[in-house]
Amino acid sequence: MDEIYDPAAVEAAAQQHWRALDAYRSKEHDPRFPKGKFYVCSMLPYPSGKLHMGHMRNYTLNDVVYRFMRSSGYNVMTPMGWDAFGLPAENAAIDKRIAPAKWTRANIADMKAQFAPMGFAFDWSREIATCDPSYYRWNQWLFLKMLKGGIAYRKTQIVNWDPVDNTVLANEQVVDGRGWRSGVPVEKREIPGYYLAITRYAEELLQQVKNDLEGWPAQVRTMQENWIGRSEGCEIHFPYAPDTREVVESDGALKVFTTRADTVFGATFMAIAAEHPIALAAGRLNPRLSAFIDECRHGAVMEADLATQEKKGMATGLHVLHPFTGKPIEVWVANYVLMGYGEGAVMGVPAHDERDFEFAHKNRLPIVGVVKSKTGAYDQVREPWIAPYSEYGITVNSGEFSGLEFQAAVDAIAAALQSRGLGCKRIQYRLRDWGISRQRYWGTPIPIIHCEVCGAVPVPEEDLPVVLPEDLVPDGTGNPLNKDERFLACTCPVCGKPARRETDTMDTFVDSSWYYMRYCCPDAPVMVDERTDYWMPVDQYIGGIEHAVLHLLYARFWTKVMRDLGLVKVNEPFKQLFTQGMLLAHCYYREDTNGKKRWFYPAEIEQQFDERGTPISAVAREDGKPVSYGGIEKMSKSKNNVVEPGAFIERFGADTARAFVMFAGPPDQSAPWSDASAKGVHQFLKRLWSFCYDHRERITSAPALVAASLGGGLKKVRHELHTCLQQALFDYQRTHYNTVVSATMKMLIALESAKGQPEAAPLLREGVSILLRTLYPIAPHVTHVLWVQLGYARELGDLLDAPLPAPAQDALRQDELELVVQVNGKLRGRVTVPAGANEDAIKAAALADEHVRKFVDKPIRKVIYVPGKLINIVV
RNA sequence: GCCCGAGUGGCGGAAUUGGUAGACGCAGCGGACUCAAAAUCCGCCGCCCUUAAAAGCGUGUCGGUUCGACUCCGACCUCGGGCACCA
Repeated sequence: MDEIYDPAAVEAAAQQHWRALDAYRSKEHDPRFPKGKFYVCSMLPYPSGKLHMGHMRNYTLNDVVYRFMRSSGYNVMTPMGWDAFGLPAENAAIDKRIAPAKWTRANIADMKAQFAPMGFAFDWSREIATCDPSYYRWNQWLFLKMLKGGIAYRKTQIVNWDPVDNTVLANEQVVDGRGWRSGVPVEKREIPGYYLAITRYAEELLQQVKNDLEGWPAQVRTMQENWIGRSEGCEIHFPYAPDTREVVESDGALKVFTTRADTVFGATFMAIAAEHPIALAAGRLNPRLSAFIDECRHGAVMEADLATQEKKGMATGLHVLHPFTGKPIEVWVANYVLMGYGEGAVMGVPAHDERDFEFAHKNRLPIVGVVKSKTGAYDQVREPWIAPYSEYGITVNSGEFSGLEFQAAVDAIAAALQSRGLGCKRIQYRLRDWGISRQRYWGTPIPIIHCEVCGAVPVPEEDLPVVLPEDLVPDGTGNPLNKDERFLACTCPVCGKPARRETDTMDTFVDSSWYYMRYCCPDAPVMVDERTDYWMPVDQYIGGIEHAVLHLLYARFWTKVMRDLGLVKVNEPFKQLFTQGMLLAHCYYREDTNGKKRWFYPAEIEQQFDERGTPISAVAREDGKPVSYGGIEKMSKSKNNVVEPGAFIERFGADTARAFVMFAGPPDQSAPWSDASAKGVHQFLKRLWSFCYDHRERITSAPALVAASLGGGLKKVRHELHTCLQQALFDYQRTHYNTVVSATMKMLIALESAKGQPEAAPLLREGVSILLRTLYPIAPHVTHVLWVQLGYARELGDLLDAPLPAPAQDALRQDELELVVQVNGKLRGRVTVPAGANEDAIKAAALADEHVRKFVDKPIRKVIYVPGKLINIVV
């Protein structure tokens, strides 16, 4: 055994040992693990080329779960793969003139190499890259199944359009309402695309996230519930007035959905989206309105932009009729109403809706109060707006429906609407169908052929996969597939005439919606096979909180579609979910003359902080001139604020890196990266090594521990050890790994306090064996080597599968307890009592304490005793 | 704008969920060892008033519930994540 801890040598030896065992290859029904399977999976990384500390934290968590569950006796499987399609590869292509396929595969090789020194327990035999045809052919295959089942369908979608580069922009490529490369304001444009009908599953997705997913964090469940957004309300039809009938050249009615049917008599205007057929028809006759509709087309499609923009509207001059009074109501075009949501129209009730109130006020529209406050907050609505106006109350000025409470009014109005054929009760969801078409090259080709005669025809199953050519280089002016004759040219599978291939590719969320099922059977000649039935559901899924809604909702939906097609048996893919917080880092940029931002890597920057650690300024190393501060954000390639683990591992070793990212803070919380305190963790591992080295002979030759014969001092040390163990096991199970590291540090402190006593050897032997096994999932290399060197492996087997230590009840028991004495809730003293003392004796002891007596200067009203904790005397 | 989180010493954080606020570590200060430095080891370390002890004040802000609040309730401030084409 070496005297000095040498992480590089230790880690090489441990990894060699695991390689020789092929330790992480997992198989179904492995008889070595009678407790059954445990599938732990981390969200697969995008191969950006740089493995950063955020990845490290994520996959260390994954590895700790793997090792802890394997120590607990489970057949654990943990795979790894690559979310290999997507925008960054196209951006790299534009920048570096290199084909996305080449760039992506080189990055995968780089990142895999960067994983190696960390000692992660991945079963690499299950590796997947989503850009491989052997994977994405099943995206295409399932898409065709969905098309057949009506889950996939075609309709128009609204996208960000860059009028200079003539290309569709992703939301990320829109910066302050302008195209990121051209710098010109973006416009909305309608184009056709494919949708998946996730809304058909809205109710099941909602019910299960509410009631079944108990292993998920409450905040994620709430976010999904709110995202699905079920609301019960009424559909109301406002028949076209003669002027509208004339302009749109048809009979009909404007349909709206409302949760406040009780306020229908207060509707004083209707607001419709700029793309609504009535708006378009009215615009053809009215140049000013047409200009306004045009103006609404400016700007991006992001909800955050729409919600914060100034609310604007213009009258169409056309009318619809109130379903009960028959009075005409003017129709307005409003920029805050969206065609994609509901019916693209809302009824404006300014008296009882704050947004409608503002709109009416600004446009001098009438405000008619039709609800009276139940609590007496108001009788009549008048300016300014107060919150109670939107509360439920009693209907007034509502004809035959006056004098009703909210629910009674809604019921009566809905019934009346239904009998006239002008509406009904309806449940509406905020959730919208999932648009999967992307006008981009680097993704799964949508398996459709466009024929002039037969229209959009699905590619026959036997012709799958539709292979993406890998040698194209995008240049920022649209999808290069559109110019690639080899890809475009094909024949119609129905009529045999020459046809064109669809060039849109699928959203990359499709790739990540089912990869965790393919890991179970990566070589299957079908989408999934019986091995998937063995491993699914994922027992522990781990990933960033930023995926709380979209990815996790799509994956749940996709699983249900596969279930309904008989491909899998589970209803839900992820039994337990752990959402780890992100590592954040300061970011810095400079703007060029076009307003385009260049983001600096940390290594390119010299930072200055004030004494509180707040960044005050920074300069670029290249020219010594200041750069702008972009705040503290999640580590990501797009902001270049990534910290790579290479140098850290070289300096301290992988075990320090692993233990430090776990020790740095609670794993479910985001934290800014700093390695300032990494030294402490490294010193701990060094001290642990030295301790084992110094006492190696006592430990290996110690007789078995006889608890009853321990002296008072050693008994206390053993109590401390087992208390720490109990806490660590509890914290493992609730994923508080930061305090597991603390617990192992305390164990070492306890052992160090006992080492001087000659009769301590059996306790050292027990203590070190507990410490090593407790620390092992977090720092597996150093604990493995010490485990072998100190002879524990001969007795308890390889540390990979050695049983978890269990706290000894006799060690946890104490002869005496120290209790806190409070007077009126303030700490005033302490008393030490025998463990079995009764309540009256304890109270008497507390009152006898002289510090306590000083504060008991009034009659005692009450004495509260919390067993084992404290006594509170209320005077 | 809407939805979801977080805010505790100089810093990262702990407090088994209403019962001793500051565990464990970093930084800092003092000491031992050393010719010296590094490494290592020992001690101190929320604020305030003090020679000391004791008291008082302290968990973003303001208010409430309770014998007792970092923890529960209400309002607000700041920061982070998401908002459907970044992944």
